[in-house]
Amino acid sequence: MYANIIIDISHEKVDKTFQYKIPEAMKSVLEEGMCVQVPFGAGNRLRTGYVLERTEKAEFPPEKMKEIGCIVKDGVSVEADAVKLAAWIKKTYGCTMIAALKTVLPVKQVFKQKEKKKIVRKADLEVIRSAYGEALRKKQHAKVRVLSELLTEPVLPYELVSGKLHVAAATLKSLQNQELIQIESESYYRNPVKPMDGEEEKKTLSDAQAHICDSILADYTKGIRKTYLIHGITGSGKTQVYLSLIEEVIKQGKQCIVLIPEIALTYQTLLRFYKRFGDRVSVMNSTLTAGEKYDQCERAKRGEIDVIIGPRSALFVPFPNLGLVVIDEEHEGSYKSEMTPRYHAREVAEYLTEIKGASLVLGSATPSLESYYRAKEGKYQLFRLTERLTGGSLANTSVVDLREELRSGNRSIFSRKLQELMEDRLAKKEQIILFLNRRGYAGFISCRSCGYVMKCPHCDVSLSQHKGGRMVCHYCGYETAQVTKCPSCSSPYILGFKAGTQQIEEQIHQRFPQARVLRMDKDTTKKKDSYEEILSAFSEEQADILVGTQMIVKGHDFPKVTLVGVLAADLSLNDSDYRCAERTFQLLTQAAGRAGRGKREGEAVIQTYRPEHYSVLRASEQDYEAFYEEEILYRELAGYPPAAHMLAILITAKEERAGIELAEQIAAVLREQISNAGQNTVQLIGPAKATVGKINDIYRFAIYLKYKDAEILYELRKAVEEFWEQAQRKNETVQFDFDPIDSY
DNA sequence: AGCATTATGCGC
DNA sequence: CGCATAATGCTT
Repeated sequence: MYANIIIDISHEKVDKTFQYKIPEAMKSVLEEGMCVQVPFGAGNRLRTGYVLERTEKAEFPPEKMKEIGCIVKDGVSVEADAVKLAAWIKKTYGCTMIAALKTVLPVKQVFKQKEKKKIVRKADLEVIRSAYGEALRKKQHAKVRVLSELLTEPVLPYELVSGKLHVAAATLKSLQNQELIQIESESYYRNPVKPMDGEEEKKTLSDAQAHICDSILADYTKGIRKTYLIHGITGSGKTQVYLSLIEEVIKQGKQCIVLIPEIALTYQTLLRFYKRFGDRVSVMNSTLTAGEKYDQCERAKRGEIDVIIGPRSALFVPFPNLGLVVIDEEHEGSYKSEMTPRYHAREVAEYLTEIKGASLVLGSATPSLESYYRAKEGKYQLFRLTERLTGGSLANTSVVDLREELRSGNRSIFSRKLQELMEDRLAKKEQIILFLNRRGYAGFISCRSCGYVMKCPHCDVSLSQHKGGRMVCHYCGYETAQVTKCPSCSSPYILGFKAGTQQIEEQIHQRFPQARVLRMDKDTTKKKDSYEEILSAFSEEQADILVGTQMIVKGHDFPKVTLVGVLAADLSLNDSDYRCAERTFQLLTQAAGRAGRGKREGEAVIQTYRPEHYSVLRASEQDYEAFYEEEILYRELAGYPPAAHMLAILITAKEERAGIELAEQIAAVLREQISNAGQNTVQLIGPAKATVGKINDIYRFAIYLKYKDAEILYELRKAVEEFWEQAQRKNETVQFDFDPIDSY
């Protein structure tokens, strides 16, 4: 038995694993992620290291291998926690330790400090002069160069000394040891948060808000750490609760992490935090340069920051004394990583707060089934905020049956009811938001006479129609000119089918020529900051109507909006995965929540082909509880999370045949394991071609496993990993997704 | 990082 | 050649 150990992960030169023998006595207790002392280097000095992996394989001559010295109990350094976290991620989501470490230590590379170093004369001129003489005698030229400069100048910029004078750091160190000079540095950090100003908002909380704060803080002072779920309707002031909690936790000398969906990290959000905590707040996000990220981590480590705001990766900011993690909009899909390891930030946060002794606060207007389920089980403590702070009432919501519209001869994308209301609002100079479910609504091109659909030659998806007569693949970016006749039957009637946001914009122009329209989708927000620009233009009333996809229903507060139209609510219901009802409910609820945030009453119109569907109905009634009860019943019956666990295995292959073969082999391994262990209630689905069977000329296959007990699924995964390791295949890959949120 | 080994520079 | 220092390499 050997252990792969990484020595002091902060240094690049020893940034690899070293193998040590595990002493007999340690065999039963040593775990991955543990902190150990090992003899290292020539002097066999004991150094701290972390166990990345236990293995049978010796990758180094065992006779030359040393033994682990001892296990460090409660190694509490930032690194130890990070490695522990990585080990947990590996175990839970199924990936290599390296991949896990890379996500947990996002900026391992050390970046040159942005700093101004200077060399300051510390001793008297006399002493310098004699040292200068001595150096001359000893022919210590480097020293001579520095000392001669110091005779005339008391302070030298570091760049001059190391650059022009070619003096090595060691020489300066020696001079410093002789107490002739002092190296001072005014290092400064790249700070992505520019100073802002603005009035600090009032801190008085409503009774409901105060109750939540007091309860959580009472627990906190008692030393109780657990997870809280705040179910608060849109506009009920969850952020103020977070702010108050954070303030108190900071007072106790701890730090906080605030997670928000990437898209919601807007200037306004940041501003609210900045006003309260000043430059003790910082942000983490994907637009920061590596150097900026590194500096944020350094500042955090040194305790120069109290609060970090960012998307899921902000969880890994190395705070020495983490006290609280807040996850806003906790139901958001973007908390689940799309790259291996496919971790879920909420679950990682749960583990992280556990090992760090911190509290976790989740907040949402439409909690994920997972969180609500846990709250019902008593694992999370549930709080409710049921009133809007502004006093505005929830939108008056109506559902329009699009089939009915069609029957009565209305073939427009706007129902009569919606048209009526739009006219009314335009006349009253109030604002309108039109929301379109993007998924499955890409505007594919098909032949009206034979039904042929234009597909991407590299991916298993249909091409979408774009402006300017182009056809584009949304998966790989393939683009080509639109065809004028059907490649299959030569009919000229090959046309774009359903409209995307672009076409809706055109339709509005036709029907309401006087209306000023802003459009927000992937195309119009490609440029950095364009997202913010569009939103602020709309809130400054430079437009009457905002058309867009998911991104417009989140977070933003537009008091002048009194009408929200959801153009085709059930499009997300046609997705093939088990979460589509939940997603639809969330989207509709959030969309309806956009209306009537000001004084005037708001109205929401949900257009759908399936007005009877419970996710549509419950959303229109704004009844989360009822939706939950229906949805959880379905999950329990079908064995889906959170009632059970699910493991997706995604196989990719360059050759279709090889992929099928491999997928079959893996399924066989799994079936054998399942019957051997007598776990016949584990459901195995597949292998089957993935929903998108080909992306970028790589074929994709999927296998699903469903079972109540996660540990069993981990074991099955392990069997696949072992099989995979000895299979030694080059042109295929296997990826795991534990409790996936999208289907493959 | 430390520590050791090797290479380089320079006075004699 | 001898010394001092700089550069390079290795650690399981």
